[in-house]
Amino acid sequence: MSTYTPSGAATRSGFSLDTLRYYERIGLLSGVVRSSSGHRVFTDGDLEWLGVLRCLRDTGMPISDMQRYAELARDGEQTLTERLNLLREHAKAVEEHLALLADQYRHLQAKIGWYEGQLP
Amino acid sequence: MSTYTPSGAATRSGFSLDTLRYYERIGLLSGVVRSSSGHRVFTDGDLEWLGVLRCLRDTGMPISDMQRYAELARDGEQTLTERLNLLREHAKAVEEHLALLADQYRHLQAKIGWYEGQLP
DNA sequence: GCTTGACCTGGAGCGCGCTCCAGGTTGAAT
DNA sequence: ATTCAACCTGGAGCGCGCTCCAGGTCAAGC
Repeated sequence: MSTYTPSGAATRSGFSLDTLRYYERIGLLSGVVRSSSGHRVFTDGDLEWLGVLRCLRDTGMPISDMQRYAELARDGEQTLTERLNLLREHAKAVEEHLALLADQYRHLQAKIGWYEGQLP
Repeated sequence: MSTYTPSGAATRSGFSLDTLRYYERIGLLSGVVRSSSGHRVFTDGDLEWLGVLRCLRDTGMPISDMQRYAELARDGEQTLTERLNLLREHAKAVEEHLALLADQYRHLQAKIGWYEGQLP
């Protein structure tokens, strides 16, 4: 199990340093170890968790929901069902968003096709 | 060719009244006719244009790009090629976004599957 | 030993895309 | 004639998700 510097964690997670600090402040990221000098030391476990956050963020979950999920995750096994429900609801929202996006993408392509038909 | 009240246009376009006014202010929506009393009168043409804006907005185009597109559209036929380029670039961005979203959606489903495996 | 760059904290600021408000006018229905 | 909902304008305010800043500490390389 390796450890990572703040900037290393930023690079690997794809979040900026400021975002990592922000996530810790608001409780999305807890239990990050500190060195004797107070510097953060990220573990593989932290990076794995950041991967989860990235998935949720990239699929458009609001931060308030991520906070709820993080809180449940901290509370251990008895919250499994609730976490599952939360993810299922989110997945449903993502499906709807994907459907809308795909639909509007088709309109966009149609528009592009129309423009192509107008050219010399 | 019909006309529509502001609230009618809001309902049909799916934008709020405030958003319609805002779009007009920032130049996304121009040439909206006014009644003698100063009230906006929307036409089918306006609603069609709002449909285009909705497509662009829902696919995540930034307002500054929509403003550019609106400006080009106002300038008539000689901007066809430039408008086409703009839409093509945007379509590329949408494709990338869709790909990312689909990818993260798979991760989400995998996570959900994992949770389901943990339950009684 | 000194430099230099990475890191720390708390708090302010920002860009986006609306959304709301005050204060006033208009017009369809009773 | 009166009511009252819908509309108008200019401008302020907001929620989100960061991002930046000041002022200071720390540590690895020369």
